Amino acid sequence: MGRKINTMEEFASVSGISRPTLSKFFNDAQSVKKSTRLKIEQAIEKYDYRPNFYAMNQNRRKTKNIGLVVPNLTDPFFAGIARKLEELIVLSGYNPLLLSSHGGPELEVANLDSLRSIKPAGVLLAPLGRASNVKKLKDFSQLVPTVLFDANVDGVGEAFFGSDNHQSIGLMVDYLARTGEPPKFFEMKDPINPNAYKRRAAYISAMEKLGLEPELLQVNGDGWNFEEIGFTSGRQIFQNSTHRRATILCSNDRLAIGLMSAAYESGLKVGHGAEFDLRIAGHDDHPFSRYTCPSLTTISQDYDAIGERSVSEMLKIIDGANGITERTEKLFEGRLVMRSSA
Amino acid sequence: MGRKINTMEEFASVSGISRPTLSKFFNDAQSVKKSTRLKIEQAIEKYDYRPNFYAMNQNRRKTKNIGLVVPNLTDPFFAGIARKLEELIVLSGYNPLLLSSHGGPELEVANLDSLRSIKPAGVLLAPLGRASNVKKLKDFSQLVPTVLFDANVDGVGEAFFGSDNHQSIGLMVDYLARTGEPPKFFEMKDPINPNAYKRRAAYISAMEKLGLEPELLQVNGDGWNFEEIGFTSGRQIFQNSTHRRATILCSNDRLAIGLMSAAYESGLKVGHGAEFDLRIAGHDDHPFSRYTCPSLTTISQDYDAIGERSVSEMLKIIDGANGITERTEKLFEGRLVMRSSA
DNA sequence: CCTTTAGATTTACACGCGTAAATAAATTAT
DNA sequence: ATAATTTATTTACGCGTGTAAATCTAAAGG
Repeated sequence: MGRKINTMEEFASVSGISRPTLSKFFNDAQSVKKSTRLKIEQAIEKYDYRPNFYAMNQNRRKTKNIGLVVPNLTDPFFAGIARKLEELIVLSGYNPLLLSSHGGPELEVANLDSLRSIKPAGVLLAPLGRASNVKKLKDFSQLVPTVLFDANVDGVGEAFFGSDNHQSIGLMVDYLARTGEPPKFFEMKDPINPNAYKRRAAYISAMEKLGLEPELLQVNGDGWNFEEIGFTSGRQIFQNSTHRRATILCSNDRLAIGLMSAAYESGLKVGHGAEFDLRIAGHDDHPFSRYTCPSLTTISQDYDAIGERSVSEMLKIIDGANGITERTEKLFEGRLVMRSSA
Repeated sequence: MGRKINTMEEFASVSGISRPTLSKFFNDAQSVKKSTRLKIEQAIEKYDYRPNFYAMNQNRRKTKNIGLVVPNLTDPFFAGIARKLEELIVLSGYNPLLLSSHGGPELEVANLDSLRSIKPAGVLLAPLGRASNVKKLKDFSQLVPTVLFDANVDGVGEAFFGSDNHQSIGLMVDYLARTGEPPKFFEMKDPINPNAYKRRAAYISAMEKLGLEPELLQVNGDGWNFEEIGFTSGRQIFQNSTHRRATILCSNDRLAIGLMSAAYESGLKVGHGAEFDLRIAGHDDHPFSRYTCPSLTTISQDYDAIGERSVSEMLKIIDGANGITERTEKLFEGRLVMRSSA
């Protein structure tokens, strides 16, 4: 086995491959002939060599790092997406760098800042939305290729992929109206997420299309602790008996989870059918929505599609002989998940 | 404002500070005199300079990076801990690098591998536990300072900080036995998490201490989808009516969440008091356990203490003039959180 | 005031790899 | 087989910083 190989120079001499060729290989394994590739791979196996990460990236025109910024990793929804994206990035031969903004715009900016110093090939960003420091985001996206997902911010990044809230909320309203009381819409008065505004608008338009009167249940509260907000304001709402026998569509599953908890405490039975007091539905198909009591009827976002499209677009931009292209935007349709709560 | 400053050399000439001094400053701001520190900080502000990350780390004996590896970021419990630790690491002047093993031992090894190439000052590792490739972990921990948290693996790392399962489960068993039917213990037959074994043993010993007969409800299933396992095996259990009017202590909250969902579907009312069919308790104070229906009685681990201690021990090791010290282990006590389910 | 000393500067080299240009070797096409 | 083409090698320099040693400067102490 011999001594430990520490530099590419040493590795070149023991493997019998010249250093520049090795350098090419480590930048892109496909760029060398198959026979030499195999020889190199065997030598790597044998000597357990890997190039110095820092020296390697110092003079590269483009690193192989892709930043991945989500608004809040504590939210299992984003954790799931992040996982999916990480997987796709690794499969493409890049290495992901996961950062969470923990709900704070300062941290979002700080994350982009620390990413800048890492000179990433590109960044996949799910922005905080309304809370975001738009100017800083825009500045950043001019310096490094940026693709937005989940939430859109006008003029930031070269592409956006997200869910078609209009379609999905329309679908849900339609379903709820066909199967019982038409839904009221439960949301925060000043939501942080731009999707929330789209969903509100989609709800109103869907109701009007059906000739029904929209009714918004707007509650106070800020921050990202949606369950708590749903719970506390739900308790207040349910003291008022006018909302019994109602159908409530929540702007997202986390609000719905809090609301269901409040309904339970208020002695209201949630579910669809004659023997229940209340129907509650959500949006996002949160990992836990399957296990609420009762299980939550919701909308599943097509995050496989969003993830794949985001990453493939990113790679296209990185390889980019494209020059100045239009900012692409695409919305993917959601799927109705009928469970017990509505 | 002038042109953009790109190198430390340029920054040295415009700031009037010599390059070696700047280098010292960027390595440790406290290592230069206060007056020069202020001058440098003003210049940084003015010229928006920051050193090249890669060039900077290439020749440093120790980088300022600390790896942070958790078994599964999709689990909000670990997401929360990771967040806490990230915060502490940043506060200490280091930058965290968060990696998730997504429940897989291969990925755990891969994570450590990619950390190795980054030459971190240290690594905080919550190992998968039984599934872990112990040899690789041990090899790794010999190369880079490693502190374990959450789950212990014999002989790996220079310290371990976790929860005192014996104490916490004892506390819970005591509480449950005093207030109703003595608890049965619900768990996976072959759990992946080493804590699960400790909790099982703790349950048995706590029951025996009270002169009660331990009863284990061991269910099949593997992987990390605890809610699903709790749910499907819960359904089977509740078809059998012998478990009605029982008290069930779950090995962790996620199993409990699944189990409560199964109880709900089976028409069993969970809660403490005469009018309820079943009591269910968990362990961990999972972020969602507050919002289950009914809210879940559980044990809250002292993760503030665990986090702070893990990071401070890490820093001590990094600064380390310590030489060969004993492997430190410390368990922190859990707190009983009495809610509605038991 | 001089001495001591912590801290800054000057100088110079090292780090491990990227990359370019010229050349040589291997492969493929004719 | 020879020419054309692709791929690898040789050589050499550059990247932006860390760091060591010697020297100089300024603050602190008496």
